[in-house]
Amino acid sequence: MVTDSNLISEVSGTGFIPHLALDFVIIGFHEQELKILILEYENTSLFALPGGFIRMDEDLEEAARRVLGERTGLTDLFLQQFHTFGSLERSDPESMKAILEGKGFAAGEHHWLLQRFVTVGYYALVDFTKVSPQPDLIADRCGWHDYGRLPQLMQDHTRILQFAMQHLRTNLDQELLGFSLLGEAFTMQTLQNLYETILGEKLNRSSFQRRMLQLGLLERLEKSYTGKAHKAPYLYRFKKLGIAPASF
Amino acid sequence: MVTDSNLISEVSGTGFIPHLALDFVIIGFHEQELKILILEYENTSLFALPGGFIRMDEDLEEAARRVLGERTGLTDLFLQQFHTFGSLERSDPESMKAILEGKGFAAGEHHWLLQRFVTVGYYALVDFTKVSPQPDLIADRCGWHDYGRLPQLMQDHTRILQFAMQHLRTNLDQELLGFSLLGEAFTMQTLQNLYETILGEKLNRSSFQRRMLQLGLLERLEKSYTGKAHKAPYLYRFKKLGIAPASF
DNA sequence: TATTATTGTCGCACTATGCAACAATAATAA
DNA sequence: TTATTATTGTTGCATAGTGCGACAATAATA
Repeated sequence: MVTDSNLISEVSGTGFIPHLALDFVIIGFHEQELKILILEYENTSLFALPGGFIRMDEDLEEAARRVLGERTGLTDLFLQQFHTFGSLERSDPESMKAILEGKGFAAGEHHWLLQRFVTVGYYALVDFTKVSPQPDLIADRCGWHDYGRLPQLMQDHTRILQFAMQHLRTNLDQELLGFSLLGEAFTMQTLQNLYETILGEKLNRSSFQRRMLQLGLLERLEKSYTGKAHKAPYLYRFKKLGIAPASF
Repeated sequence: MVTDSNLISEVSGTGFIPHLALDFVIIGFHEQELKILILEYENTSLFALPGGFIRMDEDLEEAARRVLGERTGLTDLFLQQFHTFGSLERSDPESMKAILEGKGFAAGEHHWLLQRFVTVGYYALVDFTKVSPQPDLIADRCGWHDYGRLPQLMQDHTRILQFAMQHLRTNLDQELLGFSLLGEAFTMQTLQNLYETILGEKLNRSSFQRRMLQLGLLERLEKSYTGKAHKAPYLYRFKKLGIAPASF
């Protein structure tokens, strides 16, 4: 949905709150690996977290959902604000200027993107298979990278990413319900793998299973016959908790 | 430290990041009550959380410490960023205009303070007895209010305050070391009262004492003879943990 | 010296969790 | 058909944390 007016305003800054940005750590899970959505600027070989700006007439949260939608093609995602970053060392006008000029935009000394920015950090948990990554107007590519093998990111984006992961780790149980990281149905082993990947440590199988089941958030479905020579695991999904569960 | 240039810039907005503010929930504890530092605007009878702005050449965190210092007279306080608020409904230009005009400032339609603001929320835990509250340039008073009997606050400041309290409740144990809420030395009962006040629930005395001592963060000092007809309690203080404690 | 109120501590029950063991079972091999 | 193999669901046991009640210690007063 890139219109001319979008293009003009994103590059000129018209209609956006100046000096204030959004940055996103968009997290997926695929083949036992955490994946992070990263932008690439071809001419400079720079990598960055997806980001965006807030329109003057737009709620912060609304802006976050809009930008997230623009990068992933998805709406209604689990989205969590975790920290706002405002160090002066954040800005890196040289790199930004190179990126802009590489894309053919005139980047005078006072181009609005070259100014100092404070940025509000969000992370999103998404279903890897449902996302269709879209670069923004000044990026050349937008794609998944393995969390364990990320390229060096521009500015303080690595720090932002680490903050996000730390926040996610400490809130993992509370945010279980927002887990869009897995498909509709999954086995206990897949869930445990996800936990272990996020936490960065091995968990005990029986304890993990017991704890997950005791939370009362999982619904057991049919068995999943994988064709392997052993007992077939059950599939689970997260219960849709409309209202508080009846106590009888 | 109010200089003319301060006054001019705070009222005109010169040198500050536009549309971006800081708001503070400054929390004290005195006579078994949580206290919140609140600003009052005389002519409008409006109440507000202390706030401030970020200079263009100043780190976000640095700005927060500067503003906090201006309101409390203290530096080196425990300061925690907890959320950034950016709803469009935040702004309330009518009230702000009335406040400015009441203080004799010309508040044209486009005065910078009347514009839309996103605000970064911080809370600080302070030693009630050490703070000397100072109003800012457009407030008439700055003083402590009981948490249980707060006046209605302008804009979304009540919501900001509730976010801060919720964050504090869920992170109480982790933030124990930053506790400047109590004086240098305190009894276990005082600490428990503080916990109960923040959490809003009664705790079991012996369990609480055991848990606090097991954390290994408290140092037992001499007894405190209160003059009452019963056993005298020990005083405690938080250990200064320079480096990780030796394991031998 | 007895009384009173509060404190520091301990024991017991209950819960949560790490760890190991065991039976169940889906596919394959004999 | 039967044995084998790998993985799963479940249970038992040891350990740690916590709610709750009880008890001795003790500072001031009667």
